[in-house]
Amino acid sequence: MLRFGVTPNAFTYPFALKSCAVLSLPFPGSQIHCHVIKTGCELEPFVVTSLISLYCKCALLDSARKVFDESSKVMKLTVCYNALISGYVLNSRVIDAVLLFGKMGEVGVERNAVTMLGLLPICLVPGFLWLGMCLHCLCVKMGLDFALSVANCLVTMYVKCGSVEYGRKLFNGMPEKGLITWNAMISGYAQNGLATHVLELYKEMESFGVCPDAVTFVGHKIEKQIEVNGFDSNPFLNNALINMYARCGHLKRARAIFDAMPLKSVVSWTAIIGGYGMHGQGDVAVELFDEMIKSGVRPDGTAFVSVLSACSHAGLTDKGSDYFASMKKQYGLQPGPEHYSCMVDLLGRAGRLNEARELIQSTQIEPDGAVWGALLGACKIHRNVELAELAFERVIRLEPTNIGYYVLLSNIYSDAGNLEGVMRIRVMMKERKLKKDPGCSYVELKGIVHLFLAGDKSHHQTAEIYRMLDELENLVEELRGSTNIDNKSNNEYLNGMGVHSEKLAIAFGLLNTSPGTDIVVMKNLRICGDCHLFIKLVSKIVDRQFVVRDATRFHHFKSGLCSCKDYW
DNA sequence: ATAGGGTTAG
Repeated sequence: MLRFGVTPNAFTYPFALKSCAVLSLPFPGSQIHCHVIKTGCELEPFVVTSLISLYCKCALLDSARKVFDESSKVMKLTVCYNALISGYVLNSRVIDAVLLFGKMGEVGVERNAVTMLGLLPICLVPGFLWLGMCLHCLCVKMGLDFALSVANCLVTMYVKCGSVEYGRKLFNGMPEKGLITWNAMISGYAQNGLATHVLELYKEMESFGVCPDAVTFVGHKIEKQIEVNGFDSNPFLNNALINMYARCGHLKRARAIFDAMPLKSVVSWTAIIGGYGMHGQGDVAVELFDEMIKSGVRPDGTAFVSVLSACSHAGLTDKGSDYFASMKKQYGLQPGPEHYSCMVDLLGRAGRLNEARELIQSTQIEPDGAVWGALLGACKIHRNVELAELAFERVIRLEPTNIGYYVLLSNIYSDAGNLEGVMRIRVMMKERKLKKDPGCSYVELKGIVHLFLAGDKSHHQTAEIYRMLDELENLVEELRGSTNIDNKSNNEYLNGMGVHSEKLAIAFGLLNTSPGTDIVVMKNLRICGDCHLFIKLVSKIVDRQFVVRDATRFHHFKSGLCSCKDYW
């Protein structure tokens, strides 16, 4: 246009500027700014607003502010304020945003729904519930709380701040709901781990005749419907599907989806790497991580978490240490507590307990419960009572109600024959009114879920199941004697609670499936050493493969071996 | 004719 000698005017600039904003291109943007001044359009409200938005999107807040301040000669419109406020918010300059919002009130510029929408994302992180509620009150006063877009944002704010019930209340009270409203609430349940609520609300949405879009399916197991709806090329969905299939034990399907993706983002790589790590295939996880780097995708903090945890569970200690070092050196990433907990786990499993402890003490960042918890777990494996006591003392300061750590220390004492220690922990748990979650396992058979609790006798095949278990226990006992494996039950805490739920599920699976098929068992807690050994031996005796998914990962049992040594 | 905003992933 310029080459042709045609001069742009106030109508041209907003289009051009918006394109630069979308692409985050500050250089052509500032060139256009020069033209704006040359042609005397710098006071046109539409142009001013476009410029502010452009600079904000390129994180050049000072330039945006300059444009804003210089436009003060003309009447500043709500839209100018809105653009700059949202720019401040998106660049985490909360105070500037709030001050500007206040100034609107002083100067008497009208605030509208978009103003609130620009400001609300401040509160889309935990810890900002108080501010979010203030803004909600303001919206009510302004009569904007039922404007669909504002209400959508408020629902999101509540669920992201951990106040799901309040989000739902608001959701229920909305006279008009859009697709985004349903999606916001459904994903809110998903983010808070309320899977059954997700499915219920999804059904409700369908019954209301709301047609789902690509966003709705994130976190769902409805791949076919995704295809039918033509969303199978959506990267968000594919990333969620990779994660879902990996978590459900269908690693091959996860891999197929990953391989078919034309553009793999760091999220896609992280999902598949995490999947292999979860299944104990650390070698593949490491290969994929290196491949990712070769393909030019830059790892971020989460990608490192997935590869470090894969290394620790596969015993790749040196490899993991190298990655940890490269985080800072090559990628300038500051390791957070989540990385330190992986490293403590990695060193701890390898028996390098002192190094793990020194690593914790040497870090600048504040270790969280998981870091000390990893050390405690390593103490369990390597039977180090002294260090366990230290780790326990720290970990319960940070997570006083996490029952798992009490049980862990109690089992450490029990292994060491320290009954006094066991009693002390039990008293502690009683005093603090902490109760162990009941363990449960389930097997899915022809679309029906069969659930077992420890010592369960409610299943209609109970008699056969216990008969089968009796037989297996006898055979296992023989094998144990001949292989001279330490068969001491290390889950003393469970004594008196009857047969472990995973054993019941295994026996049920053997009774109801044909030879040659894998038996997949899901468990809510972590598998204990006793059951782990039991299942290992059973897999040898009956020549079947078992897959047990416990609270943290998958255990593939085959011919008396297991891919994963991570149990307690 | 032209400007500002909200939901979704590892």
